[in-house]
Amino acid sequence: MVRDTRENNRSQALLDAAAALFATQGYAATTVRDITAAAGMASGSAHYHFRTKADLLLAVYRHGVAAVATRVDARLAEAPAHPRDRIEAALVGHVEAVLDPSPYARVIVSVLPANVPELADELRAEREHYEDRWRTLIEDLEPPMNQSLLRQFLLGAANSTQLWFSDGGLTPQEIGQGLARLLPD
Amino acid sequence: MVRDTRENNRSQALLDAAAALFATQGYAATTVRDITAAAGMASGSAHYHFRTKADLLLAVYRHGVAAVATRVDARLAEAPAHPRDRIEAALVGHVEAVLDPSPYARVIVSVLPANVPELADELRAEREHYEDRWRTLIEDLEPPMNQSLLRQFLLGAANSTQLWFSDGGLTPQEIGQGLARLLPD
DNA sequence: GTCTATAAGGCGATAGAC
DNA sequence: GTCTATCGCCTTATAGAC
Repeated sequence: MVRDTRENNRSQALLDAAAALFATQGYAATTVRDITAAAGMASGSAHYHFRTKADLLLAVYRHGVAAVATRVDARLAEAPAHPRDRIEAALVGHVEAVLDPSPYARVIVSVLPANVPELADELRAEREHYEDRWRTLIEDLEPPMNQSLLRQFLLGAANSTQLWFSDGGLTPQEIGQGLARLLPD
Repeated sequence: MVRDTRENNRSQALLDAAAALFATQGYAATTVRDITAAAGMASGSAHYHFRTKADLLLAVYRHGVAAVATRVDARLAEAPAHPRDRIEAALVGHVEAVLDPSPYARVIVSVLPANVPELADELRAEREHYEDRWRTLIEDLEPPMNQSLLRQFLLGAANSTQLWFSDGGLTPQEIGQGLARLLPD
């Protein structure tokens, strides 16, 4: 856990502002000036906390992956032991995270690794580590189809919710449960 | 069909170069200078064919949606009448299109409408029009779940193939068929 | 730690020659 | 139609005052 010293406070304000802007505008369209202005700082001050704009994205992206992982693990902790129930719980957690008003998890959908060449490998590695738990969940299901195909389909569908979700319709929970109904028996 | 006059030839070269760059780098990270250099032109010359960079994206995006629609319709034309078979055919066509080496269709995955505010409404409208045929396909299936949820899941999963597909693994056809196996009976 | 000022260069778009 | 040259603005990142 990050201690809330005065210094971390300002780093945190930068991270929050960067996450919100990266999530809604993407990485390339967001400037360091946008971020510092949103955090109430002068543009030169960001570089004391983060050497480059890419460093800021990497930190935000890591927070985002961690936010999804934390939420999924919390759902899994209270899920029944049945493989199908566990995947449903994980799907609900994942969808909740990428639809959360807090912008960190949204960045992992709105910033595509391939579009940031200098960080692509590191961003993909962060994702991979999170996706490991999905490999296990799906192994336990013993589905009658290619397992990595099923994993990619579920994560792709779950991530896409962010592109069409609107308040007032289905809840994140209902969406996650609806996706789980596509699971093979 | 666009006639291949000398003038269209140069517009086409710009569109091809723009599509390739938007597909791999995204919109904001691609410069007009990148595009004209790839098309073998001087940077000032692009503006004779397209007034702004945004106009170029809109033209590329429309080609991309049309490319997906054409491929899906071709698959549907030779598909059996059964609703489930028709959705499988459409899924194969859609996955083939977004994995095609020709970059136009890939742009609709790598450029998110929300990340281009000045064109977001128009890009979404292009997508919507294409997605209408999916509404019909899924109505005919009479699935035991929310129909628009199923539509978004299938399209989200199909589009995501572009983010993890690698040559040498499964073919686009196998991926489309695998996705169809998740359809409810 | 944050500021102001600025270096050094890239951006989209335009003007006018050819 | 395409070129060269350039306008006016914005970019990331740095330097040095406070």
